[in-house]
Amino acid sequence: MSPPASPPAAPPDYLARLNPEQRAAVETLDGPVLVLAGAGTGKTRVLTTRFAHLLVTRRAFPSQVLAVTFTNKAAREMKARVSAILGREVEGLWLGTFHALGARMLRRHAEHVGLKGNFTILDTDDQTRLLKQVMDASGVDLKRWPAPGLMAVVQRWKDRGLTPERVTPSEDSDYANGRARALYAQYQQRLRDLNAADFGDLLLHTTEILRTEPEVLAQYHRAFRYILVDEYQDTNLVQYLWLRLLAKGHGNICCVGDDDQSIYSWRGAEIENILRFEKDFPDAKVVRLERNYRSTRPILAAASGLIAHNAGRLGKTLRAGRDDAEGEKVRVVALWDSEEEARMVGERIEEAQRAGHPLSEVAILVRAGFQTRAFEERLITLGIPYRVVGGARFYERQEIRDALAYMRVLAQPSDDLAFERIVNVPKRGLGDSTIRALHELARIEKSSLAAAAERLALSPDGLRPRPRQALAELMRGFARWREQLPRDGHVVTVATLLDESGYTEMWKQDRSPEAPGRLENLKELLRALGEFESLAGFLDHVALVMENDEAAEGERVSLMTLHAAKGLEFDMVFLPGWEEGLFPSQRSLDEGGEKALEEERRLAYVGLTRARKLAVVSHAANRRVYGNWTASIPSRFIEELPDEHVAKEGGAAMERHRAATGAAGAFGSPFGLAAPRRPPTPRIYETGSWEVAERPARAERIAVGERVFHQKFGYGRVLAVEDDRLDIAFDKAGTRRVLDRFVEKA
DNA sequence: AGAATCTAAATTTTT
DNA sequence: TTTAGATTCT
Repeated sequence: MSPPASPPAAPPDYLARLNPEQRAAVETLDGPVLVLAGAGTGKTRVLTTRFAHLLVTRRAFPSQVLAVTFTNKAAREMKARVSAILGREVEGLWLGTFHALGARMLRRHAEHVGLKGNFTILDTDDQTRLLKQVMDASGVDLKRWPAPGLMAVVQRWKDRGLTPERVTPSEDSDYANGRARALYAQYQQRLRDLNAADFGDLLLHTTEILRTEPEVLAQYHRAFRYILVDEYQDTNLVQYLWLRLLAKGHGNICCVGDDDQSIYSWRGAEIENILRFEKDFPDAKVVRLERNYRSTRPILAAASGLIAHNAGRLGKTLRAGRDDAEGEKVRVVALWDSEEEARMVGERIEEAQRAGHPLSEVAILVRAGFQTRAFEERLITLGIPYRVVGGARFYERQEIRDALAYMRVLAQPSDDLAFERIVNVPKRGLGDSTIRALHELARIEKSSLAAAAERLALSPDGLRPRPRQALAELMRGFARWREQLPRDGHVVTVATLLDESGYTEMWKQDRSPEAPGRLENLKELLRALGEFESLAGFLDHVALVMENDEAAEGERVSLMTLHAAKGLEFDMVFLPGWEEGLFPSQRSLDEGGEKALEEERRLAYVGLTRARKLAVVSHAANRRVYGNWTASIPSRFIEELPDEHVAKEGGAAMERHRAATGAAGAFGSPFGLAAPRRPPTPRIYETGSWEVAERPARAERIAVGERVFHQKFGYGRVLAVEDDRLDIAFDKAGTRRVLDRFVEKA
C-alpha cells in the first residue's frame, strides 16, 4: 500500500514511452494544467500516466487524488491502466464519474440539504413521473405544457448550479405561464419528502454543501491534493463550480479535453469552461497534444480542413504522428436514395470482408438513432453480423425497471414511485380508482403509499373486497420478504419475491417473442445482484453504473450514433446521411443557430477522426422521412472538406439514374433537385380496391375450432365467429372476445 | 379494469 | 413509418 521507498533515478520506462508534449503534460504536477488533446493524440495515456506518476513520485497517496470522468467505462479503464503501470491493484481511490463521486459525497453530508444518507437515486423516468404529479397537483395543463419540457428546464437549472432559491425571477422560464420556478421548488420538496435525489441533485446538492458549509469544504481540501479531470470540454457549470471549489487552495488541477470534440451542449455542457480555463485558473500551463497516432494523412487533413470553419477555437492542428500515415483519400459518395446508400455500404463491407478485413474494424456512424435501421436491414439481408452500440440500455428495459422497483420497495417501503410502479404489475385488479384512494389516504395521513396500502388493506371499508384482498396479499408478501431478507440473504429473497409476487410468472405466460429474453435479463439481474454485499449497495450501483455490456467481442460491424462513437476508433468508417437537414440536423440549427452549426461540425469532425485508414462519407438525393419520400441536398460539410484529400464518386445507382434520364441529377444544378422525382414507390392502391390493399384477403380465414395465437393472451381455441369478432377459449387467459385481426393461426 | 382505437409527434443521451 | 399517450368502448 505504501509507495516505493524512493523515486527511481533514471526516468521510469512509463515516461520514456511518451513524446515530449505528453511528457510535459505528465510531469507538470503542480498548479493548474490544461491538456488540449486532439483526437488520437494519446489523451488517455497521458491521464493515466500522470495519475501513476503522482503515486510513484510519492506526491500523493491514492486516496489523495480525485480523478473524475464522465463515463463508468472511462473510470474503469483509468483504474485498470493505473494499476497496470504500477504493477499492483490500487485501492482507496476517489476515481469515478462526476455523478458517482457526487453521490458518495452527498451520502456523507445529506443532512445539510434535508436528506438522509440512504436516499434513493431516481432515474429519468421516475423524475418525469414525479414532476408530472407535481404539475398535475398545481393544476398545470399537461397538454399545453408537457412534463418533459419542464424537466428539461429544471435540468438546465441544475446543470447551472441553480437551486430554486438561486433562480432569479428574471431567469424564470415562461414554461407553464411563468410558474416554472415555483414548480421546481415544489418538485425539490417532493424529492426531499421521498428522501430521493435525481441525477442532477447529486452534483447540485453537493456543490451547494461545499458552497455553504466551510468545514465540509475544508475537509475535502485536506483530503485531496491533486485533481484530474477527463473530457473537460463536456463539463457543465455545476461540475465546473464543484471542481473549482475543490481545487481552491492548492490549485493542483489538471484538466484534459478537446474543444473541437465538445458535442454535448444540449445536455448542459459549456464549451466555455475549456475556452476560459486560463482565465479561471491564473498561471495555468497549457499543453497541446497534436501528434495523431491514429489516422492517415488524408483523413487528418480532411478533418482539420473541416473543423477550421469553426470560429472560437483554442486552435490546434493535428499532425500525423505515424510513419505509415500515407493512405487513401476520404471518399464522398453520391447516391440516388437512402436504399441505394444502404446497399452501397453493404457492398463495400462485403468487399472489405473478402479482402480479409475483420468486421470488428468496420463502423457505420449515423447522426440519429433511427438511421441505424436501414443499415441493420441491409446487413441482415447480406448475412453480415453487426451490433448496435447504445440504444436501449439494460436498466431501462421494462422488466429490469419493474424488478428494480420491487427491490426498492423491499429496501425502502417509503419509495412511493417504485411502489406505484409495481402495485399492479402483474395485474392484480388494482386500477386507477384504487391507486387514487391510496394517494388520498397517504396525503391525509402524511404517510407513504405503502403505509396507506397497509391501512386500506386491513380496514373493512374504503375499498371493494376484491382490490382489498389483492392489496392485502401484496402487503403480506412484502412483510414476508422483508422478514426473509436477513435470514436468507438478498439474492434468495429477491428471487423469492419475483416468484411469489407473480412477476416471473407474468413473463412466462407472455407469448410475445420478447418474453424469453426478458426472463433471461431477470436472471442476469440476479447474477449481478449476487456480486454485491447488500441490496442497498446494488441499487446504488444500478442507478449510477449499470450499462449494457453487450458482448463487444466477436467479428461484427459496429452501428452507432456519432455521439456514441466518441473515443472509439476503427480502420474503416462509414458516415452516411450527410445531407442538409439531417446532418447538420435542422432541429439543432433551429434551436441553436450558429453555435449549433459549429457543434454539428464538431460532430462531423469526431466522425472523421474515428477512422484509421478509410472514411466513406455518403449522401442520398432522396430519403424516406417518416414514411414520405423527401428530396435532399448534400450537407454543407461536404463542400467544407478540402478537395485535394477527397475522392468523389457518383455511386452506381446515381450514374445509372443520370444515364437513364440524361439529367445532371440532383448534384449538377445549384439548387439541387429541380423536381423531387420520387423513387419508384409500390402503388398497390391504384390497381386494387382499398379493401384489398388494406386488408390483404385474409388468406387465413379463421374458423371455429381452430388453434390461434394472440399477442396478449397467448394460445387458444376458437369457440365462435361473428363477423370480425371471435370468441376464443385461451389456454391461460380464459374465454374472451377479440377482433380477428389480432390473432393468427397457431 | 382492461382492451381497442385514435392521435400527434418524431435528435443526439457519457449519469 | 413507428410509437407512445390519451381517449373511448365493452
